[in-house]
Amino acid sequence: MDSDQGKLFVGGISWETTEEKLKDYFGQYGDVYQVNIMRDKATGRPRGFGFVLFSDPSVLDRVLQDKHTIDGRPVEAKRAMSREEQQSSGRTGNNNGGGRSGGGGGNFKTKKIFVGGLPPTLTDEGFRQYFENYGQVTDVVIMYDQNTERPRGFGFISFDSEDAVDRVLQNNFHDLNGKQVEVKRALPKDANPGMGSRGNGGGYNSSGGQNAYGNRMDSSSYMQSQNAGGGFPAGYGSSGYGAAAYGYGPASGGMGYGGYAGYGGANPGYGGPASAAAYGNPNVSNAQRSSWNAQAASGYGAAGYGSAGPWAASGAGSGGPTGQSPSGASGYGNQGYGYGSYGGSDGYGSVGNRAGGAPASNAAGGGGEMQGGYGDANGHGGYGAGGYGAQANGPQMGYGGGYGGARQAQ
DNA sequence: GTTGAGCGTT
Repeated sequence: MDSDQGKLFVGGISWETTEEKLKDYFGQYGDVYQVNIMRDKATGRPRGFGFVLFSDPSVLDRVLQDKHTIDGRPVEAKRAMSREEQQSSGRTGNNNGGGRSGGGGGNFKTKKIFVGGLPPTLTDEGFRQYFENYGQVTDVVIMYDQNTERPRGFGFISFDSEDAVDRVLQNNFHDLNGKQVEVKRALPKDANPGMGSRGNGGGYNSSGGQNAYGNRMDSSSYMQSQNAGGGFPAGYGSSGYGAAAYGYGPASGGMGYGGYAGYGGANPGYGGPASAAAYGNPNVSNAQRSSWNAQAASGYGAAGYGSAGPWAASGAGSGGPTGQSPSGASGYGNQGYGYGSYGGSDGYGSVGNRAGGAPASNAAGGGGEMQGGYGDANGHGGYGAGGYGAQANGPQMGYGGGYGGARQAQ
């Protein structure tokens, strides 16, 4: 989003180059708001790159046109990209100049804001008072180290309305009595449905779950900005275990594509933690999710999965974007699901994945591969996944249901 | 030596 707008990445800098030096140097182009030179946490040695944030984002354009030599080293100055952007190859190379239109307010509307860089002296009062200028503050939290009780330098502020949050986030930095703090949407700490507790009942591959989880974490920050960028947040699915794969749709111009996912692994039909609900939205808590209602957005495909055990339906839940619940179901088995389109144009959701090993007992056929959905481009249609798993003799067959629904073509 | 870092409570 705009968060990195006006932020310059400077690579290949000398180890001798200090922040002051960088600031001085780039200060010729415009007012430098902040400079960071990244260092190895352990050794403290500079890693050879840093970031320069300009007060006026447009300055960046001029900076990018020149080549730069600092402390005798030719350095490379580029527009900074957030981690998310980096990994998703989907970065649309053409958003020059910050002209990124899509960003906007992002689709996530969390009413909680993470505030970093708090001065140690800041009190809850001061914190609250400042933010009250933006709207009704419902909660204020400044974090302290549990042992030392020293301020950890960050906190959270919750608002009553999303609008207030949006207003606050219009600027990445805020000035609290002369100190600068940085604001970001708070990451939902509990954003992780799946895994949890019962996740392992079935045990068998819990560890896999962990990994998956781990990945997701990375991407959680991912999401944070992703929101920003593209419009459509990544969906992910949580799965209770197993593989969690997920796709998401980047948004650039109009095509989403669905990711897809996972694999299922041979899941013996048992065991599964039913817990995992599939859902598209990353923000998990109900509260947060509710905010989506207004937003239409995404279609998403729900889970395909393999066989339906008794569990199948259970997870469920998950409210859909517009309140209707999209099949929620999560089966499990494998989970993979794709995600879909949105926005109207073509996305297609997909779901890859193969159904996993057929559970012995019920599903005979065992998984076929699922194929995914696709979407059609008529405005309405995203179609989600349709996987279906096995057909079976069993009474219940898996059929997954995704569905897609991209509502809101526009 | 070229893309960071912080995320909690009721």
